[in-house]
Amino acid sequence: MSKITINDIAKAAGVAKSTVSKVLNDAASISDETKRKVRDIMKEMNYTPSSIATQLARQSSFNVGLLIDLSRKDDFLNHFFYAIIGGIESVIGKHQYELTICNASSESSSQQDSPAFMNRLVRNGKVDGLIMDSSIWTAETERLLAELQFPYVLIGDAPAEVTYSAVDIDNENGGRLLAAHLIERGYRRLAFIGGEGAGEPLFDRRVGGCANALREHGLTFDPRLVMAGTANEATGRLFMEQLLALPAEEQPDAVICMNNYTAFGALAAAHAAGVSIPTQLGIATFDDYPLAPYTNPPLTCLKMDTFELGVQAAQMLMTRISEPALSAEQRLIPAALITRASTDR
Amino acid sequence: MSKITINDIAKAAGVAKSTVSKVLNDAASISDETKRKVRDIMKEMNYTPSSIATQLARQSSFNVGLLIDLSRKDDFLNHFFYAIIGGIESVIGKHQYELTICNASSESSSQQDSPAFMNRLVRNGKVDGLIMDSSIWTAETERLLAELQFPYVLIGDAPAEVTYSAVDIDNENGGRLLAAHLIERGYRRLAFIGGEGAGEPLFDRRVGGCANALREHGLTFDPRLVMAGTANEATGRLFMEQLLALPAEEQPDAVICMNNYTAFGALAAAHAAGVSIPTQLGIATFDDYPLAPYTNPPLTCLKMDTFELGVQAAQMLMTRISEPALSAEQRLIPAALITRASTDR
DNA sequence: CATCACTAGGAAACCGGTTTCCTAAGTCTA
DNA sequence: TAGACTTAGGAAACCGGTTTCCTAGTGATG
Repeated sequence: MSKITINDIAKAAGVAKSTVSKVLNDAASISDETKRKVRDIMKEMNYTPSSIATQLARQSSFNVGLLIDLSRKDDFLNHFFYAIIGGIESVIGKHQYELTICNASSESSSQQDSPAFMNRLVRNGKVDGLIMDSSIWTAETERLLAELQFPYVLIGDAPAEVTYSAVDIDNENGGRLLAAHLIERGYRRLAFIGGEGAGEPLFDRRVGGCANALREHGLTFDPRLVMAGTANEATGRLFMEQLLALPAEEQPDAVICMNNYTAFGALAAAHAAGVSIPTQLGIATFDDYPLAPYTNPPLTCLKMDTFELGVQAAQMLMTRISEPALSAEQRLIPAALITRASTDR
Repeated sequence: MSKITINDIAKAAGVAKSTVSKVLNDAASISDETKRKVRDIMKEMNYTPSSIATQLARQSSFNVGLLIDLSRKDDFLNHFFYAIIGGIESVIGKHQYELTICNASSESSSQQDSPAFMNRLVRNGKVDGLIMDSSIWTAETERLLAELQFPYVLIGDAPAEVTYSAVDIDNENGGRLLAAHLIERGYRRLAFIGGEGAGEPLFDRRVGGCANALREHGLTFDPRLVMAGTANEATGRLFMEQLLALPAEEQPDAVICMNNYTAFGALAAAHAAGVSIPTQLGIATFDDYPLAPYTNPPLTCLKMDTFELGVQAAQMLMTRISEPALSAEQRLIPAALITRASTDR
């Protein structure tokens, strides 16, 4: 028993295949009686239309692609992206779209020739739209996609004059929230740990947000307390040691960390030095990894709603697919402050 | 300028479309000269064949589906699955397949009628094969897939008499490794914390593996020290408190935790009680979350190579797709013991 | 009763490839 | 040089839907 097709149904129902197709699409020109009859036969024969044939006829794949760097094995970004996937799926599923995930390691995309996914996914019609991590972005990629007028949405930091759609976490306001919280709790001399440093958009946004909050309260960062470096545990530990080695009056009374790794390192170094948290020193951090609530003391975090990020990216993409004429749009997803004991004084 | 098709190329090259198709597939019956000529024109006209048309003609989607429960937002399983995705992609990409991710929340699959993905993905031909998390599995699903002779591979624990392909982490041997390590370090009275309890396959495998190692060294679990409960931080904390409340001679000298959450809880409770780790008490745990190396002391972990899990699952699926006649196969991925300070005595 | 508008449904072209089958020309052999 | 065999490439059917266009039949209207 090979696969049942629309022709088998047409034959069994004694109607034309075009009629069956119209029943499938609930066309108005088919009588209720015929519809019922044909549908009964479909059910009886256990028929499911081939989506590939539909795709060819409709000239649409009903697929969207997600382009991310899957080659990072144990990166802390993993659970971030996993939630994004869930968010995307929850939106496109309602539109009968499926999600195709494609690896695009940021290194391998050689600048000169077009990246592999352009043929594998875009030009051959495997997907109708693309959501891509901004780390994949290159000027060449943008040029190619624009030339094809292909709908896409970027996730993450977008260049200043964007001509395309993009969603990101509101890191600037996130930094503001963290700093404002610390100030409100009475901390006055804030330090910042981690990140590539000025020039890195993420760093600039986050530090900038903190600085804004400080300014609004008549304070500023002591530049020596803003310490840039790869945002990992070792860095957090090292920088915290350096901060604690400063003369007492120059030491910060609170630290904002670039992510939970740096926060773990900072926390460990503070413990090792016998500094009491949150009394002597407050620690707050961007991101909220699953284990962050269980440190000692639990860490005050800025939680990124990455599921929502996926939701919004998918919504924007679906809009661009259905209405290509609309102009590009940028959105920021607010981050939420989760106050815990590490700043509770 | 609408999309270039095979007909355009045929016209431009002055050959039949069948010839162009043969060039695309590098057929032997086409002369090198013709191939070169046609390929030049393809390049010149910037032609990419429509994969949807190919799919229809070849009766194959060149897609595999991954069915997981995406509705769990912040679950600790997230980074687990993310790595699996990467592993799968790395294999199927080489076969020119793409990966379609589909949400199948384990709750929503009502027992009676066939789950949504059967129509959305399988019967309509959107994918040629399926990798699914074992939590999605139901007898009904298996029946339907078997009836269609549809290739699929399960990830995670498989029932005893499996008739289908499955891959899992070798939890039994993992438990053995953890327990053997503790014994080797001189710990003698082991406890186990977390898991749903006897009957849950994961629990049985892990505890069973530990028990085997004990037996091999002439030891056994004191049944009162095997404590089942939802594997989270609160449970780890509570059970550790209970263990430490036992009379001194009944207390364990080492604890094996079901996952990093329980380990965090256990660690916190031990600290709170002033127990010194690893001297008085050893702590080892299944799983190795990104932050586990940075606890105080760093946790001895059993690292699951979930990327490899994805790789093997994908390999098995590709084999089943290309050679459906082969019989089902089960594989176990070895887990790796990472010794850190929490058991270093 | 003749004409018209409207309705339900059918025939055929189409989407863009693949595959089978066939033929004309060239090569080999006797 | 005739007949058999090989080879390169073309024509057409096919994959399974969708869509356009057309027609037969019905009811309404003057």
